[in-house]
Parts: sequence; C-alpha cells; structure tokens
Amino acid sequence: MSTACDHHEEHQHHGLRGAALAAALTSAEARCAATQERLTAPRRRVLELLLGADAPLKAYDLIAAFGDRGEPAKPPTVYRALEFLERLGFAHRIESLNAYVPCRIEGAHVAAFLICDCCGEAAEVQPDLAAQVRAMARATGYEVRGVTLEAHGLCAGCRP
Amino acid sequence: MSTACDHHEEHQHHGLRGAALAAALTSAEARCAATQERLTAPRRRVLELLLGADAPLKAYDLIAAFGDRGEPAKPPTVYRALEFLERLGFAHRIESLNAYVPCRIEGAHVAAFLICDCCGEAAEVQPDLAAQVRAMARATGYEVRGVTLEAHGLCAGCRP
DNA sequence: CGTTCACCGTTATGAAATAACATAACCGCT
DNA sequence: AGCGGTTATGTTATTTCATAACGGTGAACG
Ligand SMILES: [Zn+2]
Ligand SMILES: [Zn+2]
Ligand SMILES: [Zn+2]
Ligand SMILES: [Zn+2]
Repeated sequence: MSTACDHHEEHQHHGLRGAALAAALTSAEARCAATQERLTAPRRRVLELLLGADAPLKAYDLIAAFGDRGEPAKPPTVYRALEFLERLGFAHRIESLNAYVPCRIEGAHVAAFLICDCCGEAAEVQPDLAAQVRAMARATGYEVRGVTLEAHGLCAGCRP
Repeated sequence: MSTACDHHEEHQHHGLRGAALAAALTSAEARCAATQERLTAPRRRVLELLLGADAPLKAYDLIAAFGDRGEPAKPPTVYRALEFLERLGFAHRIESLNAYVPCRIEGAHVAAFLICDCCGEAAEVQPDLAAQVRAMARATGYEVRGVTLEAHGLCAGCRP
C-alpha cells in the first residue's frame, strides 16, 4: 500500500516474527500434509511474506520481496502461489485493494474485512451474513458459491 | 465478461432500449441539474452504454464502444466518466470483475450484487447487512464509510 | 471583460494479471 | 531401477486495467 498514516504506529503490529512465524508455517505444512497438498518452496515463501506483513500486500510487493537477496520473482511464480494459498484457505484476496492477506480465522468461513483507508489495516471478521445473502439469493433461485465482503472506513486508531 | 452461456438467451434482456433508455437518460439529466452537476457528453455516453448493456461492462469495452462509428475513446475519457457516474450513484463498480453496471435501485443504498459466473448477469440487491456490519464495526471502534458486497454463483437460468 | 474552475483531449506510462510453452520434480507402478 | 501420468515450476512475452501529466476550452460569476 501507500497511504500509511503517521499517527499511531503501534496499531500496525500484526505481522508475525521469529518463533510465531515459524510456528505458523509449520502449522501450514501440517495442514497441507493432511490433505495431500504440498507447501512447496515458492508457496511457503509467499505465505511467509504475507504472515510477516503488517498490512495487505500487493502481488508486485510480493514479487519484489520474493528473493532472499533482493532478486524479484517472476509474476507467474507469485500468482500461482497465491492461487494455491487461496484455494487452501491460507490467504484471501481483497478485491477492492488488489491485495492479499493471510487468513486469520480458523476453519471454514466467509472472508470479510474491515479495511482502514488511512493506515491500510485490514481486519478479518466473521459476519453472520451468509445466511442473509443465501436467503435473498434463494428467493430468486440464485445459487451462492462465494461471497466477497469488504468494508472501507477508518479503524479506531485512525479516527479523528 | 467472456464466459457467456449458450442456454437461455432470454434471461439476459436487462439492457434498456429506445424509449426506456431515453427516459432513463432524461431522468439522469434531471437528477444532475438538481444538484448543480453536469451530465456532459462523455458522461452521458458512458451512462447510455451501461444502461443499454445486458451485463457488466469492462472499462475497455466502454472505450471500444464509445464512438458512434467505431472510433474508440481514450482511456481517461471513460475512466473520468465512470468516476463521475459512481460519485453520483448512477453506476457501480464491481470489484471482483473489474467491471461496471448502471445502478438499478432508487435512492441511497449499499450496492450489493448476485453475480452469475456462467452468463455474467449481475443482479443488484439490497441486503440488510449494513446494520450487521456496522454493529460489528462499532464493537471495535471502526467507522464504516462504504461496503462492497459481491456474491458469485449461478443464476436461476444457469443452474444445472 | 477578465478570472476562475471544472471539464476535456491527448500523450505517455505505470501497475496488475495472464498466455503460452518448455522443463523439472513427484508418485505409484511394474 | 525404469516408466508414465500428474503436478509444479521456469521463462518470455503479452494483455488487461488504470492513472499521471499537461495544455486547451468554455461555462459561471463578479
Ligand atoms: Zn480467513
Ligand atoms: Zn487505521
Ligand atoms: Zn445501486
Ligand atoms: Zn446465469
């Protein structure tokens, strides 16, 4: 992102570091192994970058940061990894930002976000709207297969 | 979109034609006049194209179709018009498609769509989720300024 | 009548995503 | 070990989507 706020630096400490990061990656490996999927090197690297970030990352942020010593990745490498991570529920794409976040919620869920337009924070929440949308859809014979819900506004730390 | 279905041609007749289209444009002019805004030629043309379409249109679809005799518009012309139409509530951007639709709902509202991944239809609906999201937001001190809600799935006409 | 401001046309470029094809690793099987 | 189907990656190039920047035009307002 770009519009980082200067006030309130402390409310951006969402990125995992050190042991917590390693634990999250190990957990992801385990979940993959349990479903016959492979957390290969590029997939693991992209997940690591997402988990360590303080805000949603754009695909080209990931491309630029991919290499250990500054060498960028090729776009398909990162896009394929993101596709995998989304498919397994390790990451979500935020459509209104063209950006990606690691999933912060256990188990199956509809991804929903409260996005701060000031500091870039994107908090994942679990609204009970699946039922609502499904009801509305059923009234018209529509079959829901996925829902994108993204609220924009200001987080508590950035409010005037 | 591209993956138009071959079955059920008749459920795509959403585009306005002739008198209905003219009436909608006249109504838009009136609404603009009432708020000191101007529905200039390019803005009116883009709105006309959106109103006449059977499905969400991409920006470059609009750019290609802009001229009366096949001459395309320049990208900024169309993007500026879209920005204006969105600002006044005449059109909505569908983030998950990078596409635009004319607004089909009177008055102020949260835009929400049931999108058919088969035929491309995007039905605008009015869920009662503003309250829910606002409640969840308030619990954390978040101030909502806008909500994007887009469901993907299959419309009644495209279901197996 | 001159200033102002919103709007427009135009050129160029930046940013995001994918197509297409070749190569390599993995896996279960003989 | 050797094979063959499958899955994943490497690489190049292109397409798609969106905006920056600048100068010109014309209505609006005193
Ligand atoms: Zn999640
Ligand atoms: Zn904030
Ligand atoms: Zn609407
Ligand atoms: Zn359909």
